[in-house]
Amino acid sequence: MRAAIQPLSLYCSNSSKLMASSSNSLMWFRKGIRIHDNPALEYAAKGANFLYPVFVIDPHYMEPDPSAFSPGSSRAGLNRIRFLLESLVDLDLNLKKLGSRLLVLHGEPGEVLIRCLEENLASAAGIEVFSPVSHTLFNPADIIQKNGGSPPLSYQSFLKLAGEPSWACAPLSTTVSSLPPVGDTGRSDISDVPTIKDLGYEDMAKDDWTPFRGGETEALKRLEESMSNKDWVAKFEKPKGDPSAFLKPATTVLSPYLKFGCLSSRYFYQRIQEIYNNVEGHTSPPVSLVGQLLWREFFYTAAFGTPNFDRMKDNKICKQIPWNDDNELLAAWRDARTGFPWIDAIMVQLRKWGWMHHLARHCVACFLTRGDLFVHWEKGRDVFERLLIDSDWAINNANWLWLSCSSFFYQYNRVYSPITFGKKYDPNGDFIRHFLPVLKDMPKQYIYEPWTAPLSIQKKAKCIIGEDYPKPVVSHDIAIKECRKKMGEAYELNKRLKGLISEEDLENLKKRNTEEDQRQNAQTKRKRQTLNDWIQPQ
DNA sequence: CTTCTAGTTGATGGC
DNA sequence: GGCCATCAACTAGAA
Repeated sequence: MRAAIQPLSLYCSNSSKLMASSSNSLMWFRKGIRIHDNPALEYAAKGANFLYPVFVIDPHYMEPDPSAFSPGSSRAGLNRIRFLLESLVDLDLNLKKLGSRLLVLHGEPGEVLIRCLEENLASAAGIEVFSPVSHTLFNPADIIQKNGGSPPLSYQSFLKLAGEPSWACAPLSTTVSSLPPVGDTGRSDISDVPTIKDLGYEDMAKDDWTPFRGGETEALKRLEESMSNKDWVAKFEKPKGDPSAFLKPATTVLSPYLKFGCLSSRYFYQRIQEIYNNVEGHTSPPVSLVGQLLWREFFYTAAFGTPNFDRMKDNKICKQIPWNDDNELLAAWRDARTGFPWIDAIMVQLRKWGWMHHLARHCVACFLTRGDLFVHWEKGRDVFERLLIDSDWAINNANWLWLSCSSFFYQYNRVYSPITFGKKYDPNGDFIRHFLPVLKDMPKQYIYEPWTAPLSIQKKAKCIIGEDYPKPVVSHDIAIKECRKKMGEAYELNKRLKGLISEEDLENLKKRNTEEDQRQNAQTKRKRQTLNDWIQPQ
């Protein structure tokens, strides 16, 4: 028997219990909700008489949580849960076309899988586990090793270390043409893919659904649409994109499909390379389309190699900054009532679409943290993590570290203006009018600063500031000065602290760290030793 | 060890 | 509208 667990495993992948004459395979889908370029699926199907394709729904992540600030579970907003279910329905359909189907199990994955193995495949004496790296282009552990044990902290040094992926010119796993049948499913509590209602949710009004549908089929369709415009692909420059474009977004919007693995990042990479090879010239990392995939790799590597990556405390690449704990300001930001239409419109787009342009994310993240409100980046991270349909633990945390000038990026004087930044792209304020209809009749000269409109204009636009739409929670001019001052002081303190440590306590600290490391090694390092064990679930 | 360079994506004002 | 210097000044990594 074989259990090809893709792309994540509870077990180590270097199993010695290989059974050459195996005939039953269990394919555990976690990420990688796709058929194409799926080495684990291909491996599981090869030579198997029966194949059990399984997805486990963990109630811990999927149960409705009424206490959360938006509909959804404790971990994910309803838009992302729906996106996942759509992806599973599509996977089931695609499996059926190949003579198989998806078996959905419910419960804590470890327990459920062991029960499933016992009930259905118990006759086998040994289990071979195969859990290949296929969610990312590189294995972060390799990059870290090349760099002497620590992850590179700049994109350029990452590029140098990474080089070309080993499979760049080789054919990827081909799409399988047929799959072994599903065997006897015994007495397991196997179900079809549940609906939102099956999971206990009252679904949102369809107007509030994200416009992006989940699934591999949709992912490949979207990829083809982007790739069909070769000129656009070749000339792609991320920073030149328009964050206010919403009828036709300025990027591919393939991130949610990469997040769930509905689209293979390697297949995406090869498709872009193919175009590069057939055009005159093309852009390069960091701004190019391939450069975007490499950002993902860079952040996965940093996250994989940095203990406590998702917090300020005990995170050695994170600046220690005395962020405030103002729940009022946080709630105003989260609920799109800061009084800055550009910021609030983006936050509405986040809630409704689960997706915003990269630069739009920059604007609201900067505003919440070092730019205006000085609220802790972890709080903003939590809101993004819940609401984004593409939220990815490594990438989300990395970008919050970046935008708050806590790591990777340190030029805290460069602050996005919540008033003028959006205006450059969208002087008429169409983006604001769309996501904040209360402001749809505000004249364009006031749309980014409606509090400056004379009362007569506000009345005419049927939008009284302070009643129909909030007054700004802070004065940007004052807030930016205070924030810069606090950032300067915090940086100064971090520097002094570093100096102090190196003079007096370095030896003690080193000793303590070594001891701690050894303790941690014994306890947790075994669990984290493969990338697959580390990637966070849905 | 110190010094130097370059860094995905700021805002402003002058030309 | 695009380009440039200026603002004040950061860090990682290379030299």
